[in-house]
Amino acid sequence: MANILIIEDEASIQRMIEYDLKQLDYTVELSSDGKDGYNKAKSDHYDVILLDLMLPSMNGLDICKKLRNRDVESYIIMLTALSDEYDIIKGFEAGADDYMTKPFSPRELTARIKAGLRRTQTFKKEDKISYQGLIIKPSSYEVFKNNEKIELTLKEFELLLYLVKNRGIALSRDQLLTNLWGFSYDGDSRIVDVHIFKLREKLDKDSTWLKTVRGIGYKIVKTD
Amino acid sequence: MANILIIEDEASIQRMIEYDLKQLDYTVELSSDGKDGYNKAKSDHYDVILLDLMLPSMNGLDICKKLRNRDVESYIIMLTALSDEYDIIKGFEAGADDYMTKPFSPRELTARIKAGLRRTQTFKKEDKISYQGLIIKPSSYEVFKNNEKIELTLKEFELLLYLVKNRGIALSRDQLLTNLWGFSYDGDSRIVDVHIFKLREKLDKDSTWLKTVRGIGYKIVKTD
DNA sequence: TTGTTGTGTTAAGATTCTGTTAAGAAAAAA
DNA sequence: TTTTTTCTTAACAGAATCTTAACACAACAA
Repeated sequence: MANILIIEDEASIQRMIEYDLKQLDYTVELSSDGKDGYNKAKSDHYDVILLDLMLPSMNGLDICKKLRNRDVESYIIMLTALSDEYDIIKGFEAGADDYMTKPFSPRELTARIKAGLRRTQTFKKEDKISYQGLIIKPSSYEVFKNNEKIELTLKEFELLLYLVKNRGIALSRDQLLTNLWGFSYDGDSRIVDVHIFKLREKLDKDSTWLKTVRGIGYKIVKTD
Repeated sequence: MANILIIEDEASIQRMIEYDLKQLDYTVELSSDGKDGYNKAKSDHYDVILLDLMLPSMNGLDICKKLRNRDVESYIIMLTALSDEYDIIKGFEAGADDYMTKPFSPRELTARIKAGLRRTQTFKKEDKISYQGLIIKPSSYEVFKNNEKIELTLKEFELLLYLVKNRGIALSRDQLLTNLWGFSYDGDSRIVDVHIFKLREKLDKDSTWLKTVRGIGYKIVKTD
């Protein structure tokens, strides 16, 4: 689901956070030491990093700065007893996304973690994509419209998925062909129109959201 | 630089924040009313929204939820006197990115705003060009005038986009033709006039910003 | 002022683009 | 293999858009 790294030397706090997060099905890793934590973090495969400021061997601010210098984009939440305005600002200047002072509410922490994940998780692989009344399941190649299963052929499915993933963007026939049929496809680009027609027939008879962009191609409107 | 919307009904706080942010060269807009604030915010052209929770006409939590449902991706910081764990969690569940309780340190607020901008600006790349009350979205081929969608044909859209991108510069018909119709176009150059006329009809009836440069061609006046 | 040139505006005709259908080709299943 | 399903092509009609041509008016120069 999501990977979280906790760099914190107080064992009691470590355990408390770890427990809460595991309850929520996150994958949690621990580090009690600054250097060790930094080495783990720089791999950039954590979605969220909880970072204490006062640590053995390397302090939290430096860790944060160095990570940002390496383009690590994990969502970093600083956790510290330092509640001075000055310290807080230093924390943000070092590149933190959020800052919590101890003692803190565990629930608030998890709420802040979730908020951070919401922001970073754009490239998270979805198992289910919702759009209007539709549910698309890429792994099983199924589509439901108002909870009723709709049978689509493979090309129809791929086309729908691609359009929904790129909702709000007008996609040219050529773009669709190279992305869905492969760059070497050299047939008639109007094959796209035929599939669009089929999709509309099955899912959007009135073209309320699967729109034609005349002269360009097609797009799915962003919901409001 | 960055656009910030403040939805807050306490004038004193409004002014304080506004002052600080303007010092930092941010573009600031204010709203003291829930519905009004919501209407402004849903245009999604603010990078950060500071949102009070207790507001006239529509409460902050609902505003936040509705904005997220509309895919508004602004970085939302809730500002409120409610410091209860329960309220904070409600705030995050509604889709907030951050939550500050009053009274707060102005410096901390700006630090948090900067942190939010750092994040949104790296990820957000939905292209959008604003001019006067217009919003032009090249990726979806859409144009909005005061948040109302205006239907343009492809040529009209391309012409508008080109003019706006080159605002302040008088463009000859030949320039427009070679750039928008292609260098091999050999029709009547007055085709441009017809499209300009259509654009004015739809967007600028009084020619307040889409000007004729007699003997040359057309230009859009520069306002910033 | 008058003539000349350039632009605004309109409408009709030409052209391009898309929706739709059906039939043959290709691929998958039986 | 045969049967079934899916994909692709081709064609046509209708719609949307673009272009031309014409006229009236405005701006400018002499």
